[in-house]
Amino acid sequence: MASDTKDRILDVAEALFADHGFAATSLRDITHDAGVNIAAVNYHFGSKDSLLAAVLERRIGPVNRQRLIMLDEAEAAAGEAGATIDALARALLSPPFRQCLVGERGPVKFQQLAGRIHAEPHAHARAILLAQFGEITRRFVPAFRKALPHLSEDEAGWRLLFVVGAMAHTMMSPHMFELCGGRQPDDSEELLEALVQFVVAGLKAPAAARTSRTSPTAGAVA
Amino acid sequence: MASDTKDRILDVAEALFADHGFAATSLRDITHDAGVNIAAVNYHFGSKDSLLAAVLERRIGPVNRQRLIMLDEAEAAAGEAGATIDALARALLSPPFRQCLVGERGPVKFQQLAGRIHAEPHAHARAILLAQFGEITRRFVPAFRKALPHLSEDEAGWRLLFVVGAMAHTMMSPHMFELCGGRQPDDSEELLEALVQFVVAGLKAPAAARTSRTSPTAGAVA
DNA sequence: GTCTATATGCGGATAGAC
DNA sequence: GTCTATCCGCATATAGAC
Repeated sequence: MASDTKDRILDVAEALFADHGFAATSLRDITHDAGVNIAAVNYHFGSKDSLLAAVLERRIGPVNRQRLIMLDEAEAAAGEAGATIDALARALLSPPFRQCLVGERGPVKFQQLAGRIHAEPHAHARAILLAQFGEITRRFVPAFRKALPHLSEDEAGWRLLFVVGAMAHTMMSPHMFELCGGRQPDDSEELLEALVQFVVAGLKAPAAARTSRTSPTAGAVA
Repeated sequence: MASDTKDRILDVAEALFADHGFAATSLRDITHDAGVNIAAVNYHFGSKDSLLAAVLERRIGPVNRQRLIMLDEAEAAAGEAGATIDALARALLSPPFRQCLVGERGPVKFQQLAGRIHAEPHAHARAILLAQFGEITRRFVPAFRKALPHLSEDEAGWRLLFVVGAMAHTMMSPHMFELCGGRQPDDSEELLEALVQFVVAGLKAPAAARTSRTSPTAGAVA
């Protein structure tokens, strides 16, 4: 069956891109693991680049739709006051974490891939991300700014960057847990709670004082 | 001169690995940009893998030494009480940011590379990181735990992961700034202050309540 | 839709002259 | 130490039979 082949390729590609990165994964690796012929990739997707696009789009779309649904709910519930930081953080972070509970084969690997792709230099990948995240940025940045009126525009943007960084890195487990000496959580939900707790507090922090006093030890290293 | 060739290769490799990733950068690209012969890489470094190791080690060593110096200072200044979160965060984050001010050609690119390499799946790269960060983890984790006694061992480890994620992502600018709609800072110091402010507040957050109530909209997406 | 066979180019690494 | 020339394997992509 055609769709079976196509889905098997997508699933295996997702897993291998997540494990080894895009450039280091060959179509031969993918088709071998999927048990399909090498020519099938080109028949169904046209090229390796297009395959990556298909892998990404299959998952990012639903996650981002869910984010916007939760954002709408949070804003509706809060009325004039605007959504709380906690609600905004959950709207942004919980959909990608939750998705790993949906299926059996793919989504858990996509969590890793999503984390990795944020750092991937591949032009196609970044273009896809940019396109898919356009609306997310457009909706979330003003919502965060409304909830964080004490921050300058720049600092609000940077804090969002910190949040995304913490999220992306966390989603790249297990590569990351060994670095920090932490235990891998049995429960994705537990890790999500810890992350939300962290970023909410970080977002609520007072604006940074512009003290650029240099540390006494700066430059003391060879 | 021999050392000139070697350094030029290191500088160019650092820049290209940072821009395109390890797997996507060929030795031909590197030697072309450096204006040296293709065979020079193998003569001076032995292999592409060893070149990567050399690129990483040249920068990580000094940064991590500086981190340990600042950690020692912070602990000495605080005495029995243990270092403050603020001092620990600065000891961890400021050396890699500061290094971008040291030279002209290389270090600014290394900031990007360091961010990227955290996400790179390449086995050699991760082994090098693990080796170089062994002592950092060994010293910083207990210090953070002492300063954060209200957290479980797991949660303290995870928060460190969040901190490293926010740092790594931030250091990968400019790739990242376009995603979040933020302005690129003119001053690295300004961005560092914002990051410290954010992570200190996040680290100090109360322990996460174990409420795993599922959101009403979970699973509502196609 | 699926396969085999193959075109074509780029990759890392090396041999050996200078 | 630096160069040219080359080995050899793997990469993506395609042509064309079934």
